[in-house]
Amino acid sequence: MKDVASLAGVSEISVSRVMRNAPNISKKLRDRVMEAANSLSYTPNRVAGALKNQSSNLVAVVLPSMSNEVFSSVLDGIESVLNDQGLHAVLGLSEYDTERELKVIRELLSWSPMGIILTGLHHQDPIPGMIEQLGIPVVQIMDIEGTPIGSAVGISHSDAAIGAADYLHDKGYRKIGYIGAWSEKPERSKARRLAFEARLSDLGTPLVASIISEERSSATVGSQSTAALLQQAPEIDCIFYANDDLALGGLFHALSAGINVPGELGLLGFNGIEIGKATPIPLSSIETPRFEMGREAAKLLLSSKENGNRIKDLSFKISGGKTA
Amino acid sequence: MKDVASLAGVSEISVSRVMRNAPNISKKLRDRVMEAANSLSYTPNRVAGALKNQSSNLVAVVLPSMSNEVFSSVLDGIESVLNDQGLHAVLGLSEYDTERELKVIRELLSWSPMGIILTGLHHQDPIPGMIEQLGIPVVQIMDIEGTPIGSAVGISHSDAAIGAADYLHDKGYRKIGYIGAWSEKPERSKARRLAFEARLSDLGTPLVASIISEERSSATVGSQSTAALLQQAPEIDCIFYANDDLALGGLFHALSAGINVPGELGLLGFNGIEIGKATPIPLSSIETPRFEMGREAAKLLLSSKENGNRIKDLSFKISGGKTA
DNA sequence: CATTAAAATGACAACGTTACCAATATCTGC
DNA sequence: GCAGATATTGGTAACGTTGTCATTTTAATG
Repeated sequence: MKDVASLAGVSEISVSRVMRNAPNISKKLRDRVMEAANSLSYTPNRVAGALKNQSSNLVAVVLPSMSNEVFSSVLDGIESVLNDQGLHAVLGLSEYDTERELKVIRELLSWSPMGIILTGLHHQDPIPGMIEQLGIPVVQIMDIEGTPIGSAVGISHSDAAIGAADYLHDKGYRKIGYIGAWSEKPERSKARRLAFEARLSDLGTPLVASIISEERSSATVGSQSTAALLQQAPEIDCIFYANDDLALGGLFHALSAGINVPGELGLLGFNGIEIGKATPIPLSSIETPRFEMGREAAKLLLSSKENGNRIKDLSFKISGGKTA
Repeated sequence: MKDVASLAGVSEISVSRVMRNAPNISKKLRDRVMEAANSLSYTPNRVAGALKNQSSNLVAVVLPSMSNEVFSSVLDGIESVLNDQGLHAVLGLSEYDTERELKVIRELLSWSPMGIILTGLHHQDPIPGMIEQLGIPVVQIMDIEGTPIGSAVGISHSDAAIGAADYLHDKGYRKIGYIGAWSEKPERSKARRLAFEARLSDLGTPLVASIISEERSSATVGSQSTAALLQQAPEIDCIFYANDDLALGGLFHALSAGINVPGELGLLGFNGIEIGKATPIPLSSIETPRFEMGREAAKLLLSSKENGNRIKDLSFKISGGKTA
């Protein structure tokens, strides 16, 4: 900055003001400084700026995993808002591990981010305090059932489960099964299953059987689990899946095994991923607004100074697929 | 830090040394400081540290998009290495736009990252200079055909195209078509198509027809394009796709239309995504090591101090699918 | 136990910005 | 043309660390 200042024949502070276009700068001076800055290809050092300001243009984003299209969509949504504002996401992955999550949050907070986005509402004791100490806005995503630290954007997973149960019941399915995976790692999926089971019981057609694989969700696991579940309980006429990867696997199994879908076996996924719309029989699914969730999270973060903390239910919808 | 120092009855610098476990600290002092730090729940301010050190624990990662499973896998691979080292990715998305990419790179560099990972080898004039000015390592991913700024990890897309052409030719296909999308946005895919076409010509069975949709790649677009291409050139006995989303769409179209795959129509995708392994007929595809690419990129970045710049060809393999 | 080497601790000045206040130039209205 | 207001510029001191060097303490040696 010193070099730019002396080349332009002005003080450093003026260079600073020009670079972040602060008010009350004459056009003459601005032009002179810009020219000098360009000729030296000077870029302001944000680290120094952040140190002085006690805040930065970074947003800490803590997600459980990147190998799940749900979270990459969410991140995409977040970035779509941040990038336009000249903000940047610093990423931390918890891998569904609370210890690790704490460590990651601590490290990210040490960068004085201007805000933080967390996944889920489960955050325990030291975390809310740490964030409050910095006085930055927090948005928690995915779930809205619980007590958020700050704002929250997501859907009600128990509502979604009830919606699924009612939908399948309305369609006439009476012997319903459930398939999950990865030991129900995102604990939201467990809550969803429990609400689903409870609703089915209320409807008088309790869950017939279920399989929760220990492996990570994938179409392959979905296919295998479906075969296994149908062997274990042949009377099943419909399966609700923890996510679309599993459901697609189920659909592929049915197609291969010549099982009539949705007549002989109904299939309902969760999330509504794009590929499910193109399968020979389009997958029925509970569509969740993942990209939108990211966008809203980022927007809430940016506006929380004026608007304070909010809870935003983005709600789901049941897709017009043909498998259930 | 001052508070911790006075609580522990030591100097600030000693606190600093304990926090980043520098050598030559007695156990007694370390314990005392740690206790004080914990009781005040003190976290070092990395911004200040980075300013002093002129380098941080951030790694700038510039990708074209997050709505493509290729890049989320790559990012996953990058994070899997970084997180273990206490490093963090700061993300920038170019949206396949060179202007935007330049802006993003500039902003990320102003954070004094300890390294930067870029996508592709196309980076023009100001960029190499800007990076060199900081003296930090660069790794470019996806492609290795060209002149990298620093290190590069990826595959040879022309080799992959040649491999695809040879494979299909060996299988007896003679009337081959091609389907791409999104105006061949990642320019690598165009290079790949051209190499594919050239090889087919050399083999004496030039490309029969192709469709490059302007829409973003998706199974839906793949399905539509496949129908359109077959109508346009019914003699086609095989289609090579720019990616697996498109190819899966093609497969779904074939399944719906009752086209015999791979007898009547062969299908070959690109990338080898997981879901293709579970379809009723497993998708044949050129498998690319996306996760591994991210891992290697991060590793190269970390080791480039000792090992200097390298070019790493991770190579592809043709999957054991059944659609071609 | 003196002497020297090594280990442990501390003081101070940066790192590159920007907030705060002071100083100067420019513009009003009468 | 002048006081007073306003717009524009500059000076100085932080922000919270850490590298360098100085100082103190501890250990090692004969």
